[in-house]
Amino acid sequence: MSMRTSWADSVSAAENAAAGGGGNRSTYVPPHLRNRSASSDSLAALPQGGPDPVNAAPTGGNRWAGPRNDYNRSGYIGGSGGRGGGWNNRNGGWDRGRDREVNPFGDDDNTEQASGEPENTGINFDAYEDIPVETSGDNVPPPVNTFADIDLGDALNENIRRCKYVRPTPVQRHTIPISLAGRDLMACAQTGSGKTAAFCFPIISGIMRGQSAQRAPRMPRTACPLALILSPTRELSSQIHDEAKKFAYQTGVKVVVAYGGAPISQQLRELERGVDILVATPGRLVDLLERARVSLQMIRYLALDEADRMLDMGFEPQIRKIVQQMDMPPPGLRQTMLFSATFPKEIQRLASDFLSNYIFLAVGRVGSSTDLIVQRVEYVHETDKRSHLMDLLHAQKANGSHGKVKLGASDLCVNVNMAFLSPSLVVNKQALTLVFVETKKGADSLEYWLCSNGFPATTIHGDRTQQEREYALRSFKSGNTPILVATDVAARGLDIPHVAHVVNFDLPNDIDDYVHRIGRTGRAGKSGLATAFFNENNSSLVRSLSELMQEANQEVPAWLSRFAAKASYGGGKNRRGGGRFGGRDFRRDSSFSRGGADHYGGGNMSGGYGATSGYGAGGGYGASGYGGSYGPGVTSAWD
DNA sequence: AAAAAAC
Repeated sequence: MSMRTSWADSVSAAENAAAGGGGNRSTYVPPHLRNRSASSDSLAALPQGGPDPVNAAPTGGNRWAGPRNDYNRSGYIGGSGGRGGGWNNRNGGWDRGRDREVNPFGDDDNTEQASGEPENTGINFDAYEDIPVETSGDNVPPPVNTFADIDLGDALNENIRRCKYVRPTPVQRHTIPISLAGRDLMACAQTGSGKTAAFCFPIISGIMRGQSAQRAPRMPRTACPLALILSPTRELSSQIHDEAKKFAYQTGVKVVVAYGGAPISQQLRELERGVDILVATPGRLVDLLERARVSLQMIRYLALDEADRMLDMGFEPQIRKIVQQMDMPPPGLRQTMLFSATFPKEIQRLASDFLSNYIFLAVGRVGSSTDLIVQRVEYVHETDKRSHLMDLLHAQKANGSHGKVKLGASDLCVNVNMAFLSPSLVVNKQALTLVFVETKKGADSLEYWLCSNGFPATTIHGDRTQQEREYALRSFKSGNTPILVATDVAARGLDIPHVAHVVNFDLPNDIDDYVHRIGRTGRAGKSGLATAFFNENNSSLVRSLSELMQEANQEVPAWLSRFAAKASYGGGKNRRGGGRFGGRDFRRDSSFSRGGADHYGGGNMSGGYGATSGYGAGGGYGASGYGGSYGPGVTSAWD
């Protein structure tokens, strides 16, 4: 209840800080040196960790400054171990920190954006009020309210400001202090709520202030990153890399990405030039490990994005190999953070192998599907799907291509920021429609059919070349091709602004996949629409779907409820654990607790949820009196 | 049964 006040305070505090530091234009001060006051800068006091304020910009004019002076500590290990002694001596080795670092913000002239400029990357924070939060584990560090409450370091703070992140999102408020405290973490937070930054900030900050003294063994041509971030698709790794580069700009922390389908030579070159944070997909990383071009022995941070996917049947062996069978330090000697919007209990149990005395955190409602997404289910026979899709697209077009989707009586304006965009931008930022299908062949044929019928569509799936995939995504994002037909390759993590409508042309078999798919819209507090085509082929999903919709306060069609009621298989693997949260710590479930191996220090919940709804036969959760009980030493952010 | 992920 005091949240609004404290957030408002923090906003003005952040704005003052930003204005105070960047105000003087007469003398150029590199961004990473602004806001630096000798007394308050703990990073400057560290011996060798972060950028060196003295050497970084002796003339005050070198914007490529900000090198690390501990080049030998991490990343590429030069053959001779001496100054400039790397085999890759093109740049003299010693000055790799001075390599040209492309400005990811594109504001090289360092002028502030014109006032009145839209904040189209901003998060709609009002949408995140009353979000329930659950934590469990030993000694959970309390959440912070502002970025200023956390000492992330000046360079990182400057990048946060340039990203226009004024306030931390709920998952960031909870995650960052946990992570800075060095704790392992399993975090479950709704789609589009800022998870990437939540694990990137502490990693970058931790590397900046890390001790430099660690001696790395001699391993020519072997890169030794300090942090590893794994994700299940190439595009997602690429996206995380782009984000991380922004956050790490001029911090001296080097971020490199490696994934398949792209020439390995360039990735090798990047690795040779030094890497602190490696973002990768599993296959290419295993390749690099087997070639001994990467060693994991220096890993201090391991983050798995979409962690439940990374640990499901298809990926688990590769992940085990990377995490357990190569040279990565074991749990306890590294910090491990797992993130996803969904976390089935079976996967949680698998995941606990990788964790040490971890904290479980759940932020958000119902498997992370937010009520910002309007979910519709329509009964459509298999043979009618194409014409039905056509009807939807025509209706959308007729309603104005700029993001208004007719929703019965009320119009849902799906392009929230449109009013603030300059006219020239509005033209290009039309509402985008993402259509999910089951198979790669199905994607190709639907794309062809749409194009033949005058709808500009493209497609992304695993049978296309990486070039084609990336081109399709770009073309979709730009609005050039406002319809994208996709397989599950695009279901998770991709942050595509202006996706107004997600169509589940073919529903997935797993409710968690549905949650991730519809999460491509309604991001960053904006609203969105998700339409599903349902028929008898989807009966395995009907129960969990109707339950999910009820919990997200969605209108469940009567026919769907009837269908769900008569569906004979009551439980099945699609049943959720019976909680109203997307995640619940499996350690709190008695059927999972065996022996004393797990550390579990109690649980805490808070948030505005009412009477149990929809989970009549659920997991015996509502009755057990968790709500409102607070464990020792932990306070909720929402009370 | 499908999708993803290395060459």
